[in-house]
Amino acid sequence: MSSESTKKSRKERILDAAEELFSEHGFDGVTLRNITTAANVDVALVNYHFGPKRDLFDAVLNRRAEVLNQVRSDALDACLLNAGDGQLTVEDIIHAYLAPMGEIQGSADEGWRHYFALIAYVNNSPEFGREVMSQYFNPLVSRFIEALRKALPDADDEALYWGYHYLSGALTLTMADTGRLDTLSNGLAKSADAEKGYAHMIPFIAAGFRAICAR
Amino acid sequence: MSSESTKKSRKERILDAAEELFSEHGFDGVTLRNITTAANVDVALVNYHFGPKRDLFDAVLNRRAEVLNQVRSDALDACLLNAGDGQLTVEDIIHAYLAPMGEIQGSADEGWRHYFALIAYVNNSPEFGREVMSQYFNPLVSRFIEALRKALPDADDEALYWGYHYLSGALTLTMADTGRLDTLSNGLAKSADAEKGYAHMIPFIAAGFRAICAR
DNA sequence: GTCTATACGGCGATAGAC
DNA sequence: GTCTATCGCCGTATAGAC
Repeated sequence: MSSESTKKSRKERILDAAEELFSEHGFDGVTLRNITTAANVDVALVNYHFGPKRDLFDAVLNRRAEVLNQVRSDALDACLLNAGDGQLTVEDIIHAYLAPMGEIQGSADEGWRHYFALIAYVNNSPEFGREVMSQYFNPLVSRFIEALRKALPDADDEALYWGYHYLSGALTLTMADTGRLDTLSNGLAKSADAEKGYAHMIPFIAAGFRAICAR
Repeated sequence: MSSESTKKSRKERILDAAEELFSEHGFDGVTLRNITTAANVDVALVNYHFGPKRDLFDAVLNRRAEVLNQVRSDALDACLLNAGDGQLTVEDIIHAYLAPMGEIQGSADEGWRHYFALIAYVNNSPEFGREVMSQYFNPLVSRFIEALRKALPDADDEALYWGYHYLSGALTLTMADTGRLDTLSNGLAKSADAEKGYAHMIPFIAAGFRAICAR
């Protein structure tokens, strides 16, 4: 009946507000008072539930990382199962890697969109880019690279990692949804158009991998 | 004889320190006291030379943007002149776009490396990504997209802009040099290896453009 | 256990005196 | 150009109410 905000626990409201604000202004651009005001709770409640500010940041990152990894791992499993003993194509693997992201970003869920923008910030940050991204996502990424290695048997391993690096950059800028593309293209391409953003990304990235991983 | 720091004006020392610190911690992660302490000048000198903090940030961005745009614009001119009436290839254009970046990032210049990391931060930031990137770089980018349009006459214009978007993401993550690639690949690929990072990026991105811009 | 009110020491950007 | 003062907000700790 009433809006969901009244149903959510205060702890969840803190996580939601922190997710949104961190994604917009970065770790240092947000104060605990900004967060607790938005969540409509007392300042001291953050410390009670999460400890210091950095631990709240980690809790925000962790909350959806587990869900995301499960969904994408399942997509890879299905892709591998579907190929069976037959041909496993680069396109199929990249599709399994990106399509779940596109579906989530194209959905109406504000929380996920904030989370994606936060990951974009983290991935490009010298402070968090190495440690945080590795901690939450390297196991999944390694599985995908292993699949690519099978689909591209002639690939040089180092080129494969660089290919993933370009994919990671293209993906996280898409997740950031800054609106710059709209300005650049005079409104022709819209960075909020997740469907097109991911639909083009799949063949673009697959072709890139082929180009640098062929014999 | 003595180190260059003594020769530089206080104003330049402030810009150098701000460039380094902003690139490492973002706009909000740095205080004017951090900057002036690093530059060995009084706190109030920032306000005297640049006005408020945000104006210092813009001055840092602007200082090298003009140099960068000139170098890359020249590279595009040379590329177009070289093609003449003959075939203008996607690879040549992407090479002209990326090679100057690779040379600078591979050089020993610390200042430029800090600047590049700062651009990576800005490009993925919801606060600055649209406005700042557009302000400094859209004219140059539009020239490159125009060249790509000639090399890919069957291209859908919207796909062309999305292709640039992926290029932009891949490039700025490379510029960020976060070290995550080292961790992911167990040291096999090194994100500080600008030569390899750009050498692979050129064929990767060119193939991507072809894939989504063919008839 | 959950949560609130309040307090503390420290440091922030900036303006105005010099 | 430099120094200092101002005022407000910062993260966090704690004591105690429900």
